Amino acid sequence: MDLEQKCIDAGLKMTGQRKTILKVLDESEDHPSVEDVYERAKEQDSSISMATVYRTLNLLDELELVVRHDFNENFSRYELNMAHHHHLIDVESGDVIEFQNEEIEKMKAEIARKLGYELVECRLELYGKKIKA
Amino acid sequence: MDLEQKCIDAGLKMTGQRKTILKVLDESEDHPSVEDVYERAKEQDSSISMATVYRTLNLLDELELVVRHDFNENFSRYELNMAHHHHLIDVESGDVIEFQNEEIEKMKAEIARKLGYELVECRLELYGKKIKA
DNA sequence: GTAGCTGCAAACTCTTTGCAACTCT
DNA sequence: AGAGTTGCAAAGAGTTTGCAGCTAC
Repeated sequence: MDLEQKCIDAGLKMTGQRKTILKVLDESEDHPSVEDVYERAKEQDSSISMATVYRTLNLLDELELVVRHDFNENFSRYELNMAHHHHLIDVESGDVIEFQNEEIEKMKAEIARKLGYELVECRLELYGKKIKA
Repeated sequence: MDLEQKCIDAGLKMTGQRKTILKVLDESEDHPSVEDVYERAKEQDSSISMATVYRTLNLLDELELVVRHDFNENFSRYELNMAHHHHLIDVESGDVIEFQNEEIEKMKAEIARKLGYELVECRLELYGKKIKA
C-alpha cells in the first residue's frame, strides 16, 4: 500500500502540497531536515510554505509514516518509516549510515523486560570516526 | 568535591554561581532540564540568571563533566558524567531509569568496527510501558 | 457546501549573545 | 590590575499558530 493511500485511509485530504512532500520524502535517500524538505518541495511547487511542511511532517509523524530524528543537532530530521534500523553518524563528516542488528533487537527487549517494561520504541545511535585504511 | 577541582584545572574561575550550579548537579538524582537547574540554583542564590546557567552547562558539557540529553523533548536535560549508562524512559510517566549492559557495549563497538568506524560515542534510549503486575 | 487545508505573518520556546558592571585570582 | 564572568535585555533559531481565503471531497 502506498503512502498516499495510507494518508487517505487516515482521513487526510490529498492536496497537491501533501503529494509533493510525500514525493520528496520518497525520493530522498538521506535524512532531510525540515528545511531540506522545504527546499526540495519548492523545486516542484514554488508556492509551498514552510508552515505546510511543518504541519505535514507533524501529521506524518503522528501517523508513524515518518520517523523524526534528532542527531544531537538543534533541529529535526525526517525519514520514511520503512524497515526498522539504527544509525551510525560519522562525527567528522556528518554522514549517516544505517544498520540493523538482530541480536541488539533481542537484547533491547530483554533489558526492558527485566526492568519491568514493555519496549515501545527505541533510539540507538552510534557516533564514530572512520578508521583509516 | 573534585568537580570544582576539574573546573579549576580546566582554567575556569570558581565563581559563586558556578559552585552553586555544580552543587545542584551533584545533588540531583534525576536528569534536570536547564530550567530545573535554574530553579534549584535560585533556591541557593536568588540572583543567579538563566544566561549563566546556560553558559555554565555549555562549559561543563565541553569539559565533558556533564552529559546533555535530549529525550525526544524540545529542550535539553543534563546529568553529571559519571559511570557510562543508558536510559529507559517510561512513555507514560516520563520517569527515567538508568541501566548498563556489558554485552550491548561490546556489540556496539563491534557493529561500528564492522562498518569501518571507531566508536566515539553512542546514545541508546529505550522507551517503554510499565508491565502491570 | 463544508470541513479541512494553505500561505502569511506574528507568536512562542529554547538558547545564545552584546554590553557594561563586577569578581576571582 | 586584568582577564574572565555575570545579569540583563535583546536577538536568534527552530517551530507553532490565528486567521482569512482556498480546495478536495
